Parts: sequence; structure tokens; C-alpha cells
Amino acid sequence: MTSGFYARPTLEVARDLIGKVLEHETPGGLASGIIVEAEAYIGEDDPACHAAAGLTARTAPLYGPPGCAYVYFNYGMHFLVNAVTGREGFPAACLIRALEPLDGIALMHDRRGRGRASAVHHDHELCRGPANLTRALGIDLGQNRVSLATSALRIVDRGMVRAPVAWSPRIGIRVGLDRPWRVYVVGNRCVSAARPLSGVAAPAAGPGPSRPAR
DNA sequence: CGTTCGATGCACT
DNA sequence: GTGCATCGAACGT
Repeated sequence: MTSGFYARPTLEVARDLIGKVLEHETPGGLASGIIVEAEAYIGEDDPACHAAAGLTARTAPLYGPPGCAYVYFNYGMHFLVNAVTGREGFPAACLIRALEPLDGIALMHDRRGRGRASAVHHDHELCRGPANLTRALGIDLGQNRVSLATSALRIVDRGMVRAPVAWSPRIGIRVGLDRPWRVYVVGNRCVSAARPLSGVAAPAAGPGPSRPAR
């Protein structure tokens, strides 16, 4: 995944990130997963994009070169990771919202708090949600602004088959709900449970999440 | 089933 | 001081 992949319209990048693999190599081992859900945040005119507030110390990575990570801290306890897109100087990025775990599943269970009340029980819950996946992969502000092509935190193409996707409004925001800029793999159990704020319509068409009855 | 709400820290007004 | 690109426990029905 060279930087050219990211130097394209953000919605195209979001679609093409689906099926790529996010990896994080740490002293504890390699943890990775297939990207199954992402969201686009595009420009200062997008009210939900952090760049709507302009260039600040926090949002500077969005204005930087495509292909870098934009990691930020939210709600007092969560880290969220984005891939910066578009041309340098134009603030846009794709938020990675969910992964289907591949490598380091035991490590991910440890990081999610194996044995504690907050621990998850199923592998498909490990990376379901943007804060859950950063915790499972050990991503924090130390990875802010790193290159996603050459760093321990990287996105690679493992030749996964192109799964059918659907688009919906983005999750967890109060503005910009008219823009259907969330893309996800239809029917994949690792996609975050959309807990839409009041008034958000159900996702677009498709077979719908197929819960394989146990 | 459904909805509400506390945890928890920081950037920005 | 306010408001988060969240999560999950704790309620209510």
C-alpha cells in the first residue's frame, strides 16, 4: 500500500480500504485484521470532520501527506485511528471502524482485558468498533502521523476477495448525517453494531446481517 | 428486548 | 466550561 493509494478521492479510498489488512507489530507480537468498516471525513466543509474547526495542533495530521495515520484521543479513554487521504494540504481521512481479526488473536484478547468483567468472549467482538480495535491492536498516540506504508502500524494488501459493501450515514456524530460516507461489508459479524443516534435510518439495502444462528 | 447514563481527559470556545 | 468520530453496565418494559 504505497502512498499513491491514499492520494485519491477519500470515498474511493474508503471503499478500497475494505478488504485490506491493518497490522500492528509490537514487542508483544503481531496483531492484524481485515478492514470491514470505514468512514470518510472530507474537508473543512464536512461538519463532522475535525478539520471543520480549521487547522489546529490536533487536526494538523489531516492536512499532512496522504498515507499517514491520524490517531486521536476521545471521550477521555479511547484512541481512534484514521488513514489520511487526498492531496497534502486538503484535510481528509478514513476512520477505521472495525476489523475481522487475523493474527495475534490471543494477544488481542489479553489487551481487551481477558479475565476481567469487560473482556469479550468472541473473536468477532475483538475489533468491532473504532475504540475496540485500537485497544486490541495496541494503537495509541505513539502512532499518530506515522506512515501506514512503512511503519510498525501499516496497511497491506493480502489479496483478500472483494466483498460486497453497503453505505450508510456515519456513526456517533450529530452533524453531517446527510452524507452516507460509512462503508462496511454486508453481513459481516465484525462490523460494529450501529447504535444510531435517534433519527438515523437503517442502513441501505442488501441481504442484511446474517446471524448464523449459533 | 429497549434505552439511559457514567467513565474519563483533552482540545477548543 | 462544553462537547466529543465510544463503550458497556445498568436499568426499564
